[in-house]
This record gives sequence, C-alpha cells and structure tokens, in this order.
Amino acid sequence: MTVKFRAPRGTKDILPDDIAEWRLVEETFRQWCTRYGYREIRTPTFEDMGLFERTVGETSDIVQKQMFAVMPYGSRHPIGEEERWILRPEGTAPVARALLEHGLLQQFPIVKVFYIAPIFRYERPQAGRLRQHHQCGVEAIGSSSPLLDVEVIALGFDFLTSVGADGFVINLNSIGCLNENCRPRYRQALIAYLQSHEQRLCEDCQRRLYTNPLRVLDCKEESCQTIVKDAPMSVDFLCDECREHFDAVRKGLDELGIAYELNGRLVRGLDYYTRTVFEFVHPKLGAQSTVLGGGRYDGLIEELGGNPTPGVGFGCGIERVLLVREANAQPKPKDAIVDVFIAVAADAAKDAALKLLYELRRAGIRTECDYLDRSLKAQMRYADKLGARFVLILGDEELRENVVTVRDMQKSEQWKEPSDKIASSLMALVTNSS
RNA sequence: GCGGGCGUAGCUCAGACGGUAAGAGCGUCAGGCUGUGGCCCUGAAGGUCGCGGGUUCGAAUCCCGCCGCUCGCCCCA
Repeated sequence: MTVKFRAPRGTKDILPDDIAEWRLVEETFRQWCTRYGYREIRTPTFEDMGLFERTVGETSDIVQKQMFAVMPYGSRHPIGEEERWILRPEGTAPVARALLEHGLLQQFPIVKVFYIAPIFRYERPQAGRLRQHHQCGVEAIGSSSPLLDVEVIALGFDFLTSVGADGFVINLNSIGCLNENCRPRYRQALIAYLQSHEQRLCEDCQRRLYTNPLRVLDCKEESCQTIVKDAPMSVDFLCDECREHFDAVRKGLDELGIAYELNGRLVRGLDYYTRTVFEFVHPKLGAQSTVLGGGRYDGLIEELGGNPTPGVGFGCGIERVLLVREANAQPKPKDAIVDVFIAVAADAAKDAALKLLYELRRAGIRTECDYLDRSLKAQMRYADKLGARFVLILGDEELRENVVTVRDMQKSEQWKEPSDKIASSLMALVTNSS
C-alpha cells in the first residue's frame, strides 16, 4: 500500500504501544521535580523570534539556521514584519519570558519551575536527532547560590538514574561571568592563542575565532583538536567570585557523592550561559550523546528587560532518554488495554450486554465489547489480545437463569454470578487483581 | 548545506551472475472445537518488488534520474 502522506521528515508518531513508556518517563520526571519543590509551567509552542535572537544569540546555529518560522498562510494574510513567530527551539527563554511577563519573579524570592514540551529545530535528522523532539527541563531563578547549581544537577542525576537511564557521565565546566577580569580576559587570551595557530584551524573555526571563539574549543576537527589541547582553559581565568562559586559547586557534588568529570572544552552553543555549564553524556548513544545539558544563566533575565536576576537550569531530551533505556535493556512497560470484556453468545443477550457494558464503565472498570458480530471464539481471542483479566459471557443460558458467566482469563476458571450483583463483585475482583 | 548505506506484504526479512512461481516468519481473518482465549494444525486475505525512464526477447535483479528512510559531518537534547 502506498500511503498518501507520511509524518514530516524528522518527526515521529508516538503510537499507543509507545505511550506507556513515555508516560513512565514523564511521570518519573514530574515526581522528582515535585520532590525538589518545582512547579509545572506550560508556555506557547511558538514565540516571537526576537526572544531567541536576544537570548540564544544572533551568531548561534539555532538562530542562524535552525528555526522554523510560523506565519499565517493564505492570500488573506500578507506577511507582516511584526509577526515574526518561531516554533520554540529551546525551553529556557520562553519560560524566562513567561515568568517576567506575569511578575512571578516579584511574587517569590526564588522561582523553581519545570516543563515538558516539544522543541523544534530545522536540522538534518540522524540517530538521536529530530526536527521535533521533546524536552523535559527545569529552571531555578532568583539565587546565585552554588547550592542551586548543585540542586539542579542532582535533580537531573536522580531523574535519569531512577528512570533507567543510568550509565551517563557528567561533564562539568565553568565559563566564567561577564566581568572584565573574567570571561572577557579569558576570551582575549584564547583569541591570542588561537591567532598564533590560525593557519592550521579549520575553515569554520577561522570564522568562529572572531564571532564566537569559545566554540572553537569543542570543534571535532582533528587539526583544531590538537591546537585546542594546549589552549588556555577558562577555569584558569575565572575571577575570584566565579572561582569560589565553581569550587562550591564541586564541593556540593562531592558531598552528595555525585561523580563528574571536569571538561575544560565544554562550552555549549547558547549565548546566555555563564559560570557553571554541564552535560550528561551517555557512551551508548552514538554521535548525539548528550542526554541532558544545562548551566547557569545569570544575565538572561536582565537581557529580557527584568532586574538583574541569576538563574540555572537544564534541558533533557526525552527521545534520548528512551534510547538510553533501550541501550540499557530496560523492558518496555505494557499495560492491559481493558480489565473486562463482555462477550455475547446469543443475539437475544445484546440488550443486556449493552446495559452491563455502560454500568461497568460508569463504575470505573475498563470494559470493552464486540462490535463486529463475531463468533464467541473470536470474541475470546480478542479479549485475550486486549489483556482483559475477566470475560463476561452472556447467552441464552445466562438469560434464562438471570446470571452472567464470569471467566477469569488468568486462572482459566469460570463461574456464574447473579446479574444484579455482577458490577459490585467485578469491582472487587478488578481492584484485587491489579 | 556536504558525504556513506538502504528502499520486496501491516512488521522483520529471504529472493539478485537478468529467465521457468512474488516467498517465509510474525500479525490479521476463518476453520479444526456449530457457547469459550493462550499452545498446536489447516486454509485465506494482503504486494504497481519506492517512483520514473533506459538497456534487453525478457528487469525485483543491470544503468540513470527523482523521492523516501537511515547513518555520519555540522550542531545539540
């Protein structure tokens, strides 16, 4: 069969059989966030383009070549300059925008929120990389305490560990703040060093050298790697406050027994990051190995017009969590589709079956019946496929005796139950067996 | 944007130096058991062999183009 339409490139349908695992991941995430005192927030799927230009950065790949534009379509809608809408390419800026817009940062000294949302980036799809993927993430805004960095990392650690995605390595770095004697000083030192090797840098990096020199650090080109190996590291140029902050983050993680690796080349591709940056990478994941990434963004709120307010957070790719679970050989959760199936063995019993069907559903029991007028054998097979624990059989015999035959599919036992008591006794059976 | 691999039934895949038949397993449906699931057995439905063109007496098989999927570069979750 040739289907007329397929899901757009880089998108995936999440089918009924997949849902149990998605729910497991999402609910585990919600549970950990709640334990840590984070509240859920939901923001629109599209936002003003300026929001991302301002925060993610004009020179970032996301802004330069990965955004999906949203615009009214059709002859009645000429393209307006003001309507520059973009499908959300990352989670932090929209949340910051919403908190500012509704004054939540005035109502609480510290605002801690989490989100689960689809993210859109126009990229070439490959293993672990989609054009629409889903991220769960947290943002903690209002304190520059290193213990908040520790909390966010610990939350990511607890979530991934308990959801069956363990085996990751936490990469940690500090890229300093914007004070003159911190990142700017490092930036200069880095540029000076790289300039002395400019001829041997790859084409991209020769350009990055002036637009975004830190990005040269995580270039994968071999020639660049060898140069970067001896490049100055940001941790050696931190100002006193940043140095102190970073030491405290490390101490806190040590205290909690959360292992990490210092990685001086970790810089991340979004402009709003300051100080702490981290990535949870998984060795079983292939080329796209980051499952969770984030850091501190002390300048973000101010950039969006708020009072200077520090913050820290992470984003975690749900599809990649699922890939890790698979690599870790975690079993896929499977739910029975219904508890009870009503099988009709004689046309005369159809009315009684109809009433019983709705009586059970309204009593809170997941109940299904046959809509294809199939043989009792076929109905039994179908009941089995649906995972029904009990099958109720209604036929001439049952009508005559005013009973219902109840079959326990697991125990292969069956008995007769008075019609008027069937709902209550099934209720008891279903709650006991689940 | 640039490379590599692959497109045969709903799914997983056989079949390929061009030639006697479009196949298997799973799944679906029906029957064996005319009121009873899982196991087993029998049968059935389901395919323009991604699309278009070319070579040839003859193409799922060879060639070209396109489309799609996939993996990698890049970038990131």
